[in-house]
Amino acid sequence: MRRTLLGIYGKLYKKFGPQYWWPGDTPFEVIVGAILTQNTAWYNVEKAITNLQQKKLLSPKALSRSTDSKIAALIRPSGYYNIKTKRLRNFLTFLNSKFKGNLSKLLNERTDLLREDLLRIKGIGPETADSILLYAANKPVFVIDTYTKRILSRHGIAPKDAKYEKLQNLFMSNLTSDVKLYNEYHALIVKVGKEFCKPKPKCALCPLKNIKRKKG
DNA sequence: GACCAGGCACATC
DNA sequence: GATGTGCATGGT
Repeated sequence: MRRTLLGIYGKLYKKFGPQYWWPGDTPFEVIVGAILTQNTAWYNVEKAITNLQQKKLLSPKALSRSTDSKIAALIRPSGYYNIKTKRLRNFLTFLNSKFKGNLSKLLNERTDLLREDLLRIKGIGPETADSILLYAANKPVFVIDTYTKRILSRHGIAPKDAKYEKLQNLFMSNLTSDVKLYNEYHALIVKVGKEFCKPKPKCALCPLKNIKRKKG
């Protein structure tokens, strides 16, 4: 399995090169982006982030002081704007109550404790939590998303109904615990997913077209 | 116009 | 534990 997973990574990296993720300037921007991109195309998230930036709301303090209706209006392009406003608020409320708004303190928590904290926030599930862990806190945690599940099942590496934690464990138990590797690997999966592994696959030119499960 | 996008919570069985 | 549904904009 280790060989298979490294093989996939090698093919993707050779084809696409480094992705320079996360596409956000600060840890807080990464967190906001992680929440806004839930089931949403990134180009729509970018519009929302730009709106927040222009209003100088991309800091925990500034966003905490803003109102729900104002935030909702600004993040509107990213879709689900009412529920995402609540989710941002839930995160800020947690940050302010447990860490007095000090984001570094939160992100410097021990990895397992930080993950538990994030998962307790309503609106932050496993993928969002792990994206924050990896891309905002630089913790060696592998992120699983729709594309990861789809690619693994289509190549016979995992069943299509495999659980999140199961797939995450597949990567983390077979690859060395390395922030840089996990960062690049997930970004490359999203890249190949967007281009080739949509619900209607375009396998002809996909760099993974010859990848099959191998024993060992 | 249909389909899709870097999920999640909640209801129901 | 599995399955279904609401949430919503904007690009292809």
